Amino acid sequence: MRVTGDQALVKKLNKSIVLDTIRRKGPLSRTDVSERTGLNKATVSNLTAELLQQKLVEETGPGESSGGRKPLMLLFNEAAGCAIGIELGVTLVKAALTDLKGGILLERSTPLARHDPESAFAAIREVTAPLLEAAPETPYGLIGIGVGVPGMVDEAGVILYAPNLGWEGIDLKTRLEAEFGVPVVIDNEANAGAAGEREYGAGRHVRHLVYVSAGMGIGSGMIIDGQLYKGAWGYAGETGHMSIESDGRLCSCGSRGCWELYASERAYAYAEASEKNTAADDKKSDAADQASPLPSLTTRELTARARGGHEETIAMYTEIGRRLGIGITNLVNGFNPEKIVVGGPLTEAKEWIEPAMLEAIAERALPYHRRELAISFSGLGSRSAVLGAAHLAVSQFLGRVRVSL
Amino acid sequence: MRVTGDQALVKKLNKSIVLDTIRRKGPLSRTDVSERTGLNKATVSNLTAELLQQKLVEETGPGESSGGRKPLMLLFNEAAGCAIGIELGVTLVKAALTDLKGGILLERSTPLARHDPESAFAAIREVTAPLLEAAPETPYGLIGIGVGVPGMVDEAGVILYAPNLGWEGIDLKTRLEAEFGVPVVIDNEANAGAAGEREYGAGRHVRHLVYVSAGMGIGSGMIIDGQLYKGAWGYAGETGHMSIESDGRLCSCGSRGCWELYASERAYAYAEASEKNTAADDKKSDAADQASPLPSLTTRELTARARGGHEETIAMYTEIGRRLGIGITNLVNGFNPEKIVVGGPLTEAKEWIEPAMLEAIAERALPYHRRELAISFSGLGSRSAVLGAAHLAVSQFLGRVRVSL
DNA sequence: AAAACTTTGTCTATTGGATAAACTAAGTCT
DNA sequence: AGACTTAGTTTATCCAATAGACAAAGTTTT
Repeated sequence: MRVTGDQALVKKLNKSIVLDTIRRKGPLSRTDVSERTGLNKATVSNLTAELLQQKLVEETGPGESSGGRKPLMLLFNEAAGCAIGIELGVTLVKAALTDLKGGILLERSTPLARHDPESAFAAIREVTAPLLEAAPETPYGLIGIGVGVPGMVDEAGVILYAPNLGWEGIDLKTRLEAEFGVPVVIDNEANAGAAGEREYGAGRHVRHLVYVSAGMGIGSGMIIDGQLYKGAWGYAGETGHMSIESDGRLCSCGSRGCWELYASERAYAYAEASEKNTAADDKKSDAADQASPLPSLTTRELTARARGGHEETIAMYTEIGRRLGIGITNLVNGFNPEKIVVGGPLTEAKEWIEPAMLEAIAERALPYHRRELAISFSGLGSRSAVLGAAHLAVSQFLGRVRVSL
Repeated sequence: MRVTGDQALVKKLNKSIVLDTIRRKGPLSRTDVSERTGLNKATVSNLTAELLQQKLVEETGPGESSGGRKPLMLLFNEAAGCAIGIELGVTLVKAALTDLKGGILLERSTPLARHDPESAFAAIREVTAPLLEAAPETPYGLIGIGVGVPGMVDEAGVILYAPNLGWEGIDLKTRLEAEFGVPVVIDNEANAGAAGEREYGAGRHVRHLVYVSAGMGIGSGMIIDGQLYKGAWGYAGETGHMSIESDGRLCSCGSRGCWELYASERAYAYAEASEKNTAADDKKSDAADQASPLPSLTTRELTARARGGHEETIAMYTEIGRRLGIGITNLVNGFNPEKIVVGGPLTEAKEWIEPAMLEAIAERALPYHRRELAISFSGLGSRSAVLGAAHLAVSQFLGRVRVSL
């Protein structure tokens, strides 16, 4: 959006700076805010007065004196409204009611048996109904709904392509806005997860973050300079289809050697096939002839086996970890993020995956990256995407102005 | 850099908008600028008056009347100063003196025989001397020097690691600023190339661009939202070390299957090895035991062979093209750029590379990317990096303020 | 050729937000 | 009790953008 400068912009920018400072670093006095931001004390006072009136900020009483008058501490009022975050999974729809700081007030989930849009809408209604009912009386009420979906989403909130749901061109945003009467943000599940981890999880205060979500596929959410990067048309982050074997396993996307065939739950299918057919080479087994076969066992079942000491399963997870590390190294070398956060259902097997993954990265990443890169697993567990989706709604509600010189 | 809003910022922003509009869309009347930018006529008049005084803009006389008073046309004054762009290659140092619009006033180059820093400085002195002498009398004189180097550069302009030169931790910026007494910008060669293509070449008006530079290695310059993306510590874009064969050829970086071993001039070495040892598998040949062997033949020699109809060479280029396409697909799936521009010395073999490359991308990229993605070869030929480097200096000189809501 | 209209660019008064500095309020230290 | 500190507000000033009036310089109509 093209913007020119005027006083209104200045005010919006500074107000956003003040609110953000209080939100992230609070409780703070007006003087603290002035010193941290470089804004004049009077400016901070004026803007704070408006934020107080808007109920976005509260005075929580006097703080400690440092040899003079006691400061009046300011705190972000997370109870000024609430948001709903939804993760529309392939088998499960999860939703959480949160305050403006990502605190969970209530959670619900329901299995998703059928994948037609109407069944999904019904599931969404089902999980959100108790949340809507439980929503407390607040100045702003429900400020919006965020949804993370397993597919590519364009800038208008239309789900362009969600192979695991069999959806193409579903205008979820318009539909939900009509139904709930509040602003709705739709984004990819990995993007939502990235937003969640960056705001409330393992990626706090990180400017350049890549969140890798591994489940029945792999998706990445990339945060560049504190903002979700969505690419030219909103479908950045399809790293699951990065080829790590030029002439490897055939993928349903039409390509070969896609990362997710080796480092997501999809890899189980190939392990199953080679177990049935131990002597045979990968390329000769049934699985290899078929594009992206689906596994018959779940992560829950396989981690149970691994815990029981089943060697083949442990070896399989070691290999998945190694392949995860190989793909992550590719992302690191290309992107130079400050931190990588790994999340998604596959992380239940973290115990067996992590060592091999870290080893692969340590061996393969360029030395300068290796030295400064931080890697961790999700800090929010299975809630990354729901919390991130809720945050997307909050973030849109609060607004944000950014200037770069 | 943290910025708060005040009137000075507003003015800087609007002035930058006006200058940019005139620079890109000129000649324009004040009214045109007002309409295009949304700024008030009076504001445009005031800012224009300052730009005229600063000699950055010129009045070029009356334009066509459209039924009223004739407009006074405004044009960016590219002759207000000049810049020098330098490409420090492994075997060649190139430099160009340009005006503020990237017009080349004079070019020089000199071979680089030895790689120690002092030899490189001497070469830089040698190529720039005639340019400095030829620099015309202008209001601002030489406004700065930009340098593209084959390695990783941090934010302070220190060359952290340039394997092909054997450099580590060379503070080129400070050194050159002391020598020339003007601001110096140092960046990776691929980043400079990306800037050049985006400003003056095949990537004009593209918001999200990836420039792939293929020569003795592969590097990428990524432009996100019109700005070079440098990653957390400035070393984004090392895509040459993206693994496209998890357990493939051993690379000097310590990893395996790095893209540049298959799709840059380095691939020649493996072709040479397998020619000597036709029956042997890649993994058993000499070349495979050694990390990143260097080829004995140059692109010039090999393209001559290919032109002569030498089948093995043509097959090799076809394979290089296919591998280029595989890596580019990975970038496309992850980044979703609007356009990919391929440049660098390897593009001399475009004729044999391009079909296989395009075919691989068409087969392998996700359908939604495929549909909208534009791919082209460098529009500036071997001048991408020099012109880009010069532009980096110009861009820093002119300054730029950006606001996003 | 005069009158009416159009377009360009400047001038003027107004608005609104940031700021420095003075000031008031409310504490601590000796 | 008096001196000193720190927090937050008030006041006068500055400055850039803006709308709208206006002057300048053209074209079109009568």
